[in-house]
Order: sequence, then C-alpha cells, then structure tokens
Amino acid sequence: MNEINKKPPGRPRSVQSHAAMLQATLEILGEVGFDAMSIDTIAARAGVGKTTIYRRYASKAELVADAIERVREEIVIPDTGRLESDIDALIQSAAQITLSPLGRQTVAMIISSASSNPEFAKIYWTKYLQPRRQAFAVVLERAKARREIQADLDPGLVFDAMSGIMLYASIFQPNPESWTEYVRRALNLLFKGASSFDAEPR
Amino acid sequence: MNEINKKPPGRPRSVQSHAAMLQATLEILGEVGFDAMSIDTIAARAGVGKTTIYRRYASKAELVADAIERVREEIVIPDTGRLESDIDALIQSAAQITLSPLGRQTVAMIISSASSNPEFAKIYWTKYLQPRRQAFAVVLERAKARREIQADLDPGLVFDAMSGIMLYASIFQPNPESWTEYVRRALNLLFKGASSFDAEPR
DNA sequence: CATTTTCGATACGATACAGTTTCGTAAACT
DNA sequence: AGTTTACGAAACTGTATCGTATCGAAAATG
Repeated sequence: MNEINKKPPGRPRSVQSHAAMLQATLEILGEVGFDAMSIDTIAARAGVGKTTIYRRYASKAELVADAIERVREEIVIPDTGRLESDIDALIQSAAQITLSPLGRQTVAMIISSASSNPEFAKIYWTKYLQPRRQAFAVVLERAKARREIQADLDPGLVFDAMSGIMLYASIFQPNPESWTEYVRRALNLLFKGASSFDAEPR
Repeated sequence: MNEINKKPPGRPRSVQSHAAMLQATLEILGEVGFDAMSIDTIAARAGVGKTTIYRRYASKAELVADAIERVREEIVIPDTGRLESDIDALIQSAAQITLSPLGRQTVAMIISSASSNPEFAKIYWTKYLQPRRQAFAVVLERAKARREIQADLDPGLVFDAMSGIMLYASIFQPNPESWTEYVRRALNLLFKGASSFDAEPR
C-alpha cells in the first residue's frame, strides 16, 4: 500500500519544459539579477507558458532556488603531490564559478536577502560550499602528511579565508587575468604568513 | 569675475529637506535593498514631496549613490604599540559597518551591479575602501618598524585579504558575537601563516 | 473512444512604480 | 510691493509585473 508507482492518469508533465524553464531561469538570473527578472521573460525564453511554471512553483523564489540547487558541477579534488599546485588547480576551477555572471548574481542574492530571507544562503552553504569545504580538507590532509603545513591547522578556516579572498577579488578586480594572479599572490601570503617570526598567539 | 558667490534669486533649496531625503534613503536601503525601494516611499519617510527629490536627482541610482557617498565615518588609525591589538581595534570598527543592514545592502548592490553598472563599485572603492587601505598601511608600517611583520610585505594585499575574510564571515556568520571571534581566528591564521616552514615561493 | 491532465497562448484585473504636471503656499531677493 | 524659485500634496499617464482564468490542442490512461 501507499505505493509511489501509481501513475496518475492524464498527460504527464513535460520534462523538457521543466528543464527548459530551469535553464532559462539560470541564464536570465545571470544576465539581469533576481529582482529584475520576470516570470514572463523566463517563460518566453524557455518557450513555455506561464501557466506551466506556476503549476510547478508558487513563487519566483522557489523557482530560482530549485534552479540554483540543480547547478552542481563536479567537485575537483586535485592531487598533484604538492600543495601549491593543488591550490593552483582549485583557483582555476573556482574562477569559472566566481567570475561567472551566474555565480556573481547568486552571491548578490545571498547577501541582500541574508537578513530577510536566509533560505538562499542556507541552500548555497549546504549544497555548494559545504561539500567543497570537505573536499578541500582532503587536500589539506595530504599536505599535512607531506609536512607542508602545520598539523593542527583548521581546514575549514583555511577554506573560508581562501573563499573570502577570492570573493573580494572578484568584486573589485573583475578582470579574469589579473584575478588569477592576484588571488595567487594573496593565497601565497595566507600560507606564508605575514609575521616575521612565530609570535605567541593571543 | 566668474564669482561663485552669486546668490541665485528665489527661495533657496531646503537643506533640511535634502538631509531628510538622504537619511530616509539610507534607512530604507538598509531595510529593503535597492531594487525594492521606491521614490514614493523615500519621499513619504522623509516628509518631502517627490518633486523635491526629482529636482535634485534624475534617478534613483543618483540619489542612492549620493546618499552612500555622504556616509563617511571617521577612519580609525589605531596605535596601541602592538599589531595584534591594532588589528583587534580594526575588527571592532569594521564590525559596525560590515554587520549593519546598510553595509550589507551596499555590498549586495555593488556585487549585483558589478558587471552591468560598475559606477557603484568604483564609488565604493575610491571613496570608502581606498582611504582605509591607506590608513591601514600606516598601521602596518609601524608594525614593520617594530619588526612584527616582514619588511617587504604588501600592505594593500594584507588589507584586501582581511577585508575578504570579514566579508565572507559576514555573509555566512551573521551572528555578531561569533563573527568577531571567527574573524579574529582567521586573521590570526593570516598573520601566522599556514605552512610549517618557509617554502620556496613559486 | 472517453477521460483526465498538461500543454502553450492569450487575455484579464489588480497592483506598484516611475516620472511629470498642476496647484496653492512659502521663502528668499529687488 | 513684486518677482522668482522652492516647497509639499495630489492627480495623472504610462508601463511593468503578478497571478489567475480561459481556450483549443496534445498526450497519456482506461
């Protein structure tokens, strides 16, 4: 009983239409941002009736949240045998997301709605950042085994610091070439450290 | 000749009304964000006619840009004799801006309009970040003189890394108490460095 | 074939906002 | 005084969007 395999009668919902509206949502979100995008525009771009969208989602926020959730690139866990090369690989893969219009608008949405509407930030955190944070921990563990970094290092903290630096650089240094080089310098600073000798912490 | 002291005839523009509309603009911007705010709402909040706003600004963007530009807190240049205490002071003063709704919405505006409309990012950079970047350079120079940090350190890079870390923390850790503590840990990491010994850079 | 549900298209009412104009009044100047 | 400009309030036009409803056609089930 309570089988899920009950096929409901009638015409089934078009998976093509569903995919098309999600794709159009991501495109337009990257182009004009969350507030400026209208359901009508999405429907037109997707070649889909507005009704078809409203049958699936009750609001624009739901639609966008679902669309973003489905963007799940494979997570890169580089293993070059040297931390610095691993980091370089991560910078490259991060650049594609951070510098893309979609990634930019996503971050803007999260920030602007952070107080009023924390759902987006939560989705982004759990679905996107959290897995990468854990993947990065693997990279750092290998570096620890190679004695490249201190054993008591908090991997999450390092990841957050790196993410923050990349985010800041993407906002104020939108040029991709200089971005990569700049991020490399900043991360080098992070790993080398700024103090001239080991100061007593706290 | 060509004196600027020519007083134009007629009733002068009300400085009270002007101040009121700028104040209301900042308030509402922090409350609902740029896109969701309307000129009517601002006028009503300020107790000012819409006409009076449109006489001064041609668009909502101009109004907001001018309002933000006028928020100029005094720049703190701490000098406690010890870098770590100086940094602590900077964290405290940064927290007030970064964690405020207004600061949050400002950053969101910059990010979302970064590609389409770079004016905001430029204003924010030159009017706000740039002076603080230079003020921070003074703090670092003192630390260099005290041999607390390496002499060849790029002050701007350190400032950017710190800013990025704080920005990231404010997005995903909106709780003020934990924010301060978290930022302190991250900055400690930045200054101490992550690598266990001085690896050959590049 | 009949039924059920979805499809895209279109029209619709409601609301919100932008930006302009009008109006009677207020504050400066000559 | 008279002139000039600004003031707040309100009305107004135009446009954009939302969310719903309706339509005939299409795709599935039985």
